Amino acid sequence: MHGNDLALLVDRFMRTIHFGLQERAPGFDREAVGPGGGIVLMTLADTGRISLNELTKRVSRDKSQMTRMIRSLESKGLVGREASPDDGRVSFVSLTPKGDEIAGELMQTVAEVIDEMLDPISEKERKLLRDLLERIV
Amino acid sequence: MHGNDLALLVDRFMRTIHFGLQERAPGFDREAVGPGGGIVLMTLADTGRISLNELTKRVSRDKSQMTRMIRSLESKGLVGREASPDDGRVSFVSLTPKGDEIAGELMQTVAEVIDEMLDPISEKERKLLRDLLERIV
DNA sequence: TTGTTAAGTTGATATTGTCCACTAATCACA
DNA sequence: TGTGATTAGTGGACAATATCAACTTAACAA
Repeated sequence: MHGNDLALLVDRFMRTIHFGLQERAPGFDREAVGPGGGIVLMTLADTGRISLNELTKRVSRDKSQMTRMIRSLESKGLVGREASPDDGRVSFVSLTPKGDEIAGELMQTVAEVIDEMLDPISEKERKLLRDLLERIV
Repeated sequence: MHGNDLALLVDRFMRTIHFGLQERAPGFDREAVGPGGGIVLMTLADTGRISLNELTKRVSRDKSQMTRMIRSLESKGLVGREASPDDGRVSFVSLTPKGDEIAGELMQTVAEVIDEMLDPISEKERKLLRDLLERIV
């Protein structure tokens, strides 16, 4: 009976972040990586060097799209790739120093936006929210 | 310092729902309204008759896109519109009986998917999660 | 009135998502 | 060993969404 409203809430949550970020442009997103690129960079900052395949699963996107996204980020000098010595099929992706810098900027701005959004709930509740989401996904 | 990981979690949450729904196709989404259309229908089921403008804000989408979305749903006989008697600019949107039926189906499927996702957390925690999100957005 | 703002529409363009076919590398196993 | 089945990654074609600016009509404020 319930649950669908949760979907609507989460959708709005995501879009509110997005709008909050839009408002901060320009200055933000110097390298024009866009939302998709931003998520990839932030994920890489989180995981460190990781195979393209794992990255794809992690962000729940289509692998063909991930190929293109990584190529785009690579052309901007934000990520680097290297073949796995163990498995000739896999290639590892990681942030370059420049990519790390950009990821840091993005994360800070996102954190600011989210902090504003989280204003109506307390510190303990924020921790709780993060904890709940972590256990779910 | 924190907050950005929350963005990543929410993004994954949303995409996990999306994937879960994809798996249920076909059978699900008989009228091919897609994710965007689904959210609009479910929102309308929630709010009842509402102005296009308010609907746009509610789902945090661009108004031009909402125009097109509503037209598409209208052509499928899922929503109806009527001009406001008070204000010549606004037009109200509401679900048709058929739209209501489809919205019901969507909501049930979404609820099933989310129920599975919420498996790792307890009933009380689910309530809590919903409550937290409601206060935020 | 006249200037301003708000609701909705349209068009053009960019970005993302989806699906399918394909290559090359590993793997399972007879 | 070699043969068929899986897996990582790439590329192409196309659909769905997003973005942004210009425009129309109606309301509003002075």
